[in-house]
Amino acid sequence: MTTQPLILVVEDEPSIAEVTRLYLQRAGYRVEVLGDGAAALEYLARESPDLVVLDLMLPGVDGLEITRWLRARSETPIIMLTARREETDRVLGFEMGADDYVVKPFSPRELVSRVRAVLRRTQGTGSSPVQAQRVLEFDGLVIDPNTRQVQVREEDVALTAREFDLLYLLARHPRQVFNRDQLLDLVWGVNEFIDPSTVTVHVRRLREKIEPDPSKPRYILTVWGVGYKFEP
Amino acid sequence: MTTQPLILVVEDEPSIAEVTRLYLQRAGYRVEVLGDGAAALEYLARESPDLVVLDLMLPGVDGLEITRWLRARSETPIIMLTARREETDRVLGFEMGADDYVVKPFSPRELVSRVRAVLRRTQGTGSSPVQAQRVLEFDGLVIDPNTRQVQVREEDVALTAREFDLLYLLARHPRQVFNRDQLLDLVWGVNEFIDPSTVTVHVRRLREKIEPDPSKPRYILTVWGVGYKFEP
DNA sequence: CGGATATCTTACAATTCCCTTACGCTACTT
DNA sequence: AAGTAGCGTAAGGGAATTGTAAGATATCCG
Repeated sequence: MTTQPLILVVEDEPSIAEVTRLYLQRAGYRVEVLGDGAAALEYLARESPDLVVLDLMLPGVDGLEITRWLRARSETPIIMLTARREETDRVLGFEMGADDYVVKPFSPRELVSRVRAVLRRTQGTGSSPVQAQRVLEFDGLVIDPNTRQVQVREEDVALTAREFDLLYLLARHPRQVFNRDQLLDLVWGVNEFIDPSTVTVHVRRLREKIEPDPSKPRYILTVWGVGYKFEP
Repeated sequence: MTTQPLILVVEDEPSIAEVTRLYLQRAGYRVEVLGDGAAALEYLARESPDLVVLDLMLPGVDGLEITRWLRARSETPIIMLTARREETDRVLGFEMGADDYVVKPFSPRELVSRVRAVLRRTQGTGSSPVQAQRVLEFDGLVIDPNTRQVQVREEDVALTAREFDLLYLLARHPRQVFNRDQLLDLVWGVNEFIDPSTVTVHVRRLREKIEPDPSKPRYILTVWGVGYKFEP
């Protein structure tokens, strides 16, 4: 909900890759796009995305090989893309351990919803569709991500969506310093086209609501020349 | 743990049956696969598997019939497979006593995780899968999932199927915030091809029926920028 | 102390999101 | 076969939120 899942897209056709990236980013995910299988393997050796969208037909190392490689060392969910609509492929894909299967040409909207579905299945606990997240409690501050409610000294305060996400991110990493660009990336899900000073304003509004004395913050502290951190 | 749970798979399509067997075995279960309903009934007459994975569309004896037969004499959990995502099937299936429901085409990994979930639920407590569900009571609101009736301050109100499902889901998780996509998934059972704003309209209709003042909701609250939650 | 840089604060405009209503479409009823 | 209830889509209006701009204030460093 706050730290965006990272999705690796392995697709050699530039136009499809671009559209896919666009839609996934718009849906709030972090996206890495790679054009060939060798690069994908290299990437996977050092990073662990939350999900892989994989074209079966690739130059060089082929999709099934990547699937085998991945399955051999992790549970990372895989959604396969393919131009062929033969049942044999589908079965083969599933058999190799794909979590879902999309046939080209596909609508980017559909892909996004499948990504969501697979992530929901794999991220949460399999049995209950509603996963409970941990409630954070500090000195006089309670943050409940399930209900998105915040209490300051027994008192409910109403935060907007952005304010809550911002506070929740900071509070989950006490004393960790984030600069404005990182916050834009992690809370807003973007790192371009938005003025970093926006973060400043949101911090201000947040302080107004949760700090006993907004001019002398107790929870959200300014780290001069760098950014902000949460003090528990 | 003494012996591995035994799972009966009733599925007439050979490729699907094979993949399913493969995955379940790899997950550590004993598996019996049968291709038609008559054979399944015969098998069930002399064996008692721990769980049955059942295709609804079968040649000969049909899936619902097997369900009825099973429910009449045991508590064996059932996971249904179906090619259709029709509302009637879904409702009928659950009504007959299925424990879970998987829509084809499905990923075998997903099926395995659902099998695990159902077994965890049923083996742990030995509770009956078709037992009466709990009636929910709030301030002036009574929700009876068994009769699917709802009362607002002693007064019966007639809800449509969707409205009831929506209300019941929200009310079972008080204060938990759901976004529109989650609701589509959990209430509609679909996560693609349906406009999320549909949820908005249904919430509106629901409020019209159960809220004293629909413009100032008391039970179903909007969480701006996120979704909705139930306030008990 | 004083300039430079970074942050704070406020007000305003743009945007996003939600509410509401109306309209076909489908499935079921009579 | 016509009528009806339920459902999903579309569109306009309005409200809450959010990003931006701009002046004020604080901090750093020479």
